[in-house]
Amino acid sequence: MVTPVHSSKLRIYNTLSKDIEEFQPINKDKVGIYACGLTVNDYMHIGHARTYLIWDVLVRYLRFKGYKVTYVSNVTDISIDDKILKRLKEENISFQQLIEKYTMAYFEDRESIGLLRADVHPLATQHIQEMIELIKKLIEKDYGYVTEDGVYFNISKFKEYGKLSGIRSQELIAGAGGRIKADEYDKENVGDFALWKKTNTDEPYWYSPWGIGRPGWHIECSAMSMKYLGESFDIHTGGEDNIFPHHENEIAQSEAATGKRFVKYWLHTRHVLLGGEKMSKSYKKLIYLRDAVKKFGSLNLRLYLLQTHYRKQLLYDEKGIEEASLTVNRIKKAIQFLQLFILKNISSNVGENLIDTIENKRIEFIEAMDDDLNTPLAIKSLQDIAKEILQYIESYGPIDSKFSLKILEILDPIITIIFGNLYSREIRIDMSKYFWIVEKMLEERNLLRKEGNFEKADIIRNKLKEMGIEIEDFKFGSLWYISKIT
RNA sequence: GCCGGGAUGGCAGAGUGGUUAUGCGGCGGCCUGCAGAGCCGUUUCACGGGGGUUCGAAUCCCUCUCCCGGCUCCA
Repeated sequence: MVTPVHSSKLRIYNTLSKDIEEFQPINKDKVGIYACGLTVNDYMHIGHARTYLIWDVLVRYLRFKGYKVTYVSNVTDISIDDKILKRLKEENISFQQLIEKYTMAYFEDRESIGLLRADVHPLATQHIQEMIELIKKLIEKDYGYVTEDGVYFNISKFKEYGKLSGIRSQELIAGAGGRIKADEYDKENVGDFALWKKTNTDEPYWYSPWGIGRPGWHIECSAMSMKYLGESFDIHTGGEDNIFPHHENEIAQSEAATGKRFVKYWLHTRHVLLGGEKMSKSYKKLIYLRDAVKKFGSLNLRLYLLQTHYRKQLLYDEKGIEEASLTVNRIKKAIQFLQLFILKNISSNVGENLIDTIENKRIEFIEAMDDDLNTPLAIKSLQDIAKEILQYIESYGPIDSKFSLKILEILDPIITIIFGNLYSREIRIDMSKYFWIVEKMLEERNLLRKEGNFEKADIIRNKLKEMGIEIEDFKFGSLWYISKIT
């Protein structure tokens, strides 16, 4: 087994301090991470995918570094507004059916780009009681107050309000271009936000000490994250649009209730832009993940999304996804050629000095990841690795099976960080079941080539191509790899 | 208006004081039965404008211009 480099420390950008900090978990090697999940009233789009992808990489990387990670990501299945009510009519289904449909789609989509399942995916609707308890506590501590239409959080009581977003309450009131109409709600401060909203019975509702209704949006994340990770935990993530008001309000509620620091590191992704504008549901400017996966393939898409640093806006560009396929192919090839050498049980004694090169590139990879998850740079070292392997084979011939195995052992963990579950599914595929038949066909093809019967030789090559198998001819013979799983 | 992030070669995209990022594309060559892939070379100061600090700046400081995001349900 290859042991990860522990000497280097992960440095990450914390929105709270607006600075890159050395990552130091609250409890030695245990890490609690809460990733703000999807509101399941529509299919996941590319912007969501990018965000969940980088947290997937983060969790995998933390585990790679030896941390014991508890990964929690919620499913917001309470999202009711006029638009949703309209959709229910359009699709002629109940609220429950709509939520179920998109929750299932959400998990399918996550799986399609190789995302880990979180340790817990709590549903908001199953934690109403926890939310009510939290609201009760806030009322007891005088941070919450009850009005005609619900329960609100008084932001003027929480001195540190605004510490995450930099938006202070007075500015909120005066600023925001008067978009918030103070008299619309029965609130003490314009910036006060709902903990519980009273509703009519014609919308989905739950019982509470303050009458029937539904919880405010922010309370679910406070209640569920603290339930599964404790009152203080390490990492809380989301898209940049969550910074204000969502995460600001979460901090206020949680810290007001417990008197403790809620979260140590706040991490946020920047948006994916489409035609210069934010990809979002409300503007109808979006590309669904499932459509992009269908069009470009999950490996290419996953690599493409990680080829821009997560704190940089990503301008969605289809040409870029197509380009990513070249890197993907090269990696596939390098890995599968090594697998092939193992299957062939090559004992050439070739390849020992390649291991050092690979090991150095592995360290480069780790250094890049430690630097605030610099995936574009980490991917560059994967590109280098693939190139080194292929060049080496070209120059020195088949690599000894014991060295091939050693190299794969070094590479498996780091490539999996980038490609997630897709690595074993689409890159390091089990070649053994194809091995005998393909080798036999290659033997035949090479015989035909020697005879100069290229026409028949090409028929075999085309047949293999139809099976999703590509051939590469070297001086020492032909190698093959599975480019498409059929 | 307030808060935040940017501007790098034809394109995408790293790099924070001195050495080739990388990938794609273009051009020339090599390899190959062919194709693909690969390899080598090349694509003249790549670092938004101006000023400053320094022996030396894409990298630090000042200033200007432009772009983007958040401030409203949002990843």
